[in-house]
Amino acid sequence: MINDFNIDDFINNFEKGCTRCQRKTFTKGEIITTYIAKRNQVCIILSGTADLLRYDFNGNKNIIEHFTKNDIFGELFYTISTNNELFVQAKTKTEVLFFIYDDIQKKCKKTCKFHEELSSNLPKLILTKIVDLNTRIELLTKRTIREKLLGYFSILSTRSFSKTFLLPFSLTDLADYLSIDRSAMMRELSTLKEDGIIKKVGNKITYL
Amino acid sequence: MINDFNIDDFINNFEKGCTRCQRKTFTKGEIITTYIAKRNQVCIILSGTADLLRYDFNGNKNIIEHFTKNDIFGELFYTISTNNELFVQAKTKTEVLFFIYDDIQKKCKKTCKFHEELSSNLPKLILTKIVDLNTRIELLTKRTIREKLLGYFSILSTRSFSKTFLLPFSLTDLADYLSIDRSAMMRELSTLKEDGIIKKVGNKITYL
DNA sequence: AATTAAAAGTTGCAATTGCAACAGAAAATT
DNA sequence: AATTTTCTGTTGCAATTGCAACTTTTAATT
Repeated sequence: MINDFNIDDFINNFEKGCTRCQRKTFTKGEIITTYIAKRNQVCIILSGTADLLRYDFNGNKNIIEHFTKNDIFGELFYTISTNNELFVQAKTKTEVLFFIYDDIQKKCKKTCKFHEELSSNLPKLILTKIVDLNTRIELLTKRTIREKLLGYFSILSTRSFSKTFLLPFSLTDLADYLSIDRSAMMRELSTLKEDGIIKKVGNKITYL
Repeated sequence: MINDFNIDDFINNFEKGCTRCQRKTFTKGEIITTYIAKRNQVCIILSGTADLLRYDFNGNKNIIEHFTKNDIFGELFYTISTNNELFVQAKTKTEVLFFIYDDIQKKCKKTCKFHEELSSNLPKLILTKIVDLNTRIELLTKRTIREKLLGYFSILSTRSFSKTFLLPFSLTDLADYLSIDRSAMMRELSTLKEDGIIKKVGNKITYL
């Protein structure tokens, strides 16, 4: 339904040039953008992975969001008025599309197919983002680690139409995504295995 | 910035009629909509308050979201594939605007001003929703009750340009919004008062 | 290929948090 | 105005969870 457009076509069409968008490639560790200035910049990941990070007043690193292909982000989605400096950092080699939110409704000087597609698909990307955010809230509001894990496994299981599925990121990142202590999560995973509720081989889970 | 349009004008203009939208009034306790069927229905609260609710397998009532004036909701934002039945219930007398997401980009037969305004302001409403969801995630990811409370107070304080502000909902609802036990939250509020970090008179908080 | 860094896995212990079960205050309903 | 319901506030206790501090395994880098 919502994800019925192919971002790879985007990339190919972009080669024809668009006067409203930019495309950049980042290597691991590079800063893609910051959320400090208000400039209504929108970013879409074309390939690779990136994290939205913050260093809190204790100097601890917090991973606020993980971004992968098709994910959309930018400071206009995140105007929580805090004095924390947020920034997005490439986790791997990452290609990103940049544009200014208000610009995209305007016509592109070259009236390229790419620009039209982006303009028409932007609402879908944004809806997908909302669904993702609601999914995360759904999991975060669960009261116990067990419920969070099983809730997440249930979603992955449904999405893959199978009781067996791969975790899309590392266990360390999973703990961060669910906002729980990693060691406590490992402990609960062990209990779930003991109780025969899940099977786990590497990052392959079977939810029985 | 984002909230620079007046929804009250919406309501007035609606009187002229729009062939794409419906407006309904609900009394306390009435079901506004359900998230069971996939129909791309969008709802906007014109006045009043409502909650997105679910009864879990134990029969416990969960308040997933609180909606107030200007809030936008609908099952298209919430396609988490679970077998739980979600529904929105009016908490007070509530006026709601209904339309089908895809319809709103089409022209209205009466080409009313209302329809145009809604169409042009929909992206802003949606951006505001994303900001709200990110705000909630920001708070939910905090590890302790104290951090959650102070994070929330900090946001309210910044929004009201004052160290003193009113809680927008009851303490019972606040505990639910932050997904913490109410009694544990009350305990932490007492500690915050003892430590001289906040002052509290009724639902008026001063964050020192 | 060797070294370094990151991730996975474990465990003891302390502390926070949730739960249950109250009483009193406030609000809503009849 | 009286009654019912909801909300606020408090406390003991048990259980979950976070923290610290490791080792082992896997992945990445030089």
